[in-house]
Amino acid sequence: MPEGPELALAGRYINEACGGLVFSGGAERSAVGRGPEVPFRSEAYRLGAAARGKELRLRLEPLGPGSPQALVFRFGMSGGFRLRPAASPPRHAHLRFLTRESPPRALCFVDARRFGSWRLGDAWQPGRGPCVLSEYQAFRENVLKNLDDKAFDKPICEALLNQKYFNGIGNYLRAEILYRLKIPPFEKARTVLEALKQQEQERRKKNSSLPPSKKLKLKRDNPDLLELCHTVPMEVVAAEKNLLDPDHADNHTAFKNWLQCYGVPGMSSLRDHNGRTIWFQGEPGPMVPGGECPLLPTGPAPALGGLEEEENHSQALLGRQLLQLLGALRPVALGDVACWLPPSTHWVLFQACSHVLSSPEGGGRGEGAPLSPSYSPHCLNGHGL
DNA sequence: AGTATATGTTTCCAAAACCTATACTT
Repeated sequence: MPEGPELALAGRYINEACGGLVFSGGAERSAVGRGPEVPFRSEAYRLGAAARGKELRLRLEPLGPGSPQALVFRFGMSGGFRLRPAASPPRHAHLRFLTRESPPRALCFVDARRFGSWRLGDAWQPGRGPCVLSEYQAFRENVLKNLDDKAFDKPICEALLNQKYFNGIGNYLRAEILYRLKIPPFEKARTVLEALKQQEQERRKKNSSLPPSKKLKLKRDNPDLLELCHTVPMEVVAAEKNLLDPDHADNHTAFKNWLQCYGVPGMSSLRDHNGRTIWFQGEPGPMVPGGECPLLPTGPAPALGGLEEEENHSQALLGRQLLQLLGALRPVALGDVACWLPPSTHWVLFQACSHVLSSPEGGGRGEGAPLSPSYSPHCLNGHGL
């Protein structure tokens, strides 16, 4: 489960479930755990946790003599913490801290795949950037000050997994974040972020006369990509905080229901240059690996009439059919429609869409609906659509 | 039974390697 939100929730879980407990003894390590033995023993100590991006720091604080010990965990693909009866620990518990209760319980680091690990000491891994959840301002500045880094030569969907800049973002979050703005995942990262920087300056100029409350509302209603890197994971934390125990049966359901794009029927998916699956809707963007076509949406195809076969649609006819489409479907991006049609029709499609959007028949959906206002100009101009 | 997939990172500069569990196909 582990991306930034799961680490943040694990930290909260430890502090809430273990904050009032006294632990005793040493840390029991399994034979195959991916981390060092922990040189710590204490008759009575407390545990406290803090998360930063995809790392979690655990502090062992002796109540009597002895010096504290810190550990920094990464969860890999399957890591997490659970407080269980010491007599019946979960499978794949690789590090255990026993309480002084009778019968004792154990806080267990559980990790079936063992891609997770821990290190001794309280230092965060060098080279990981500020946390998207807990250090938003520093995170934002770190990205915008370093746009000349070659990390931003890559497609935005791949840059978003770079923990030097996006500490806490993982595969499901990148899909959900890009989906909110309908940014093509294989648009170049620098292009997207330079546009954002410019937009930020223009907005600041334009809004400087507004009262602070209006400014705040504008910001809330039109979040940019970097803001979404904070607010989208915050949504996950909020959605799951009443289900803090990672074993809770409803947890998975709540999370699945929250997802709008990742693994959702009807969305497209592709492998990125690292072989990871990126889920998205609409255009893949120019840096798509091998220039492959996106997989067709997995849901039922919308009825297109004769739209896809004929070459000589008049603009008016296409416009009418698009109106029907836009009315029949849930908020639709231009790219969604385009991916059902041969590329030879894309230019006409764009013309027709412009016509539909600028007409009153646009049905009130012209505002923000097929294309997100923060991205549309580039999306349309940059891809010959 | 075998295959493909998975919320991550490292080692090296792309693709394999590290692992287990689960769902789905012969």
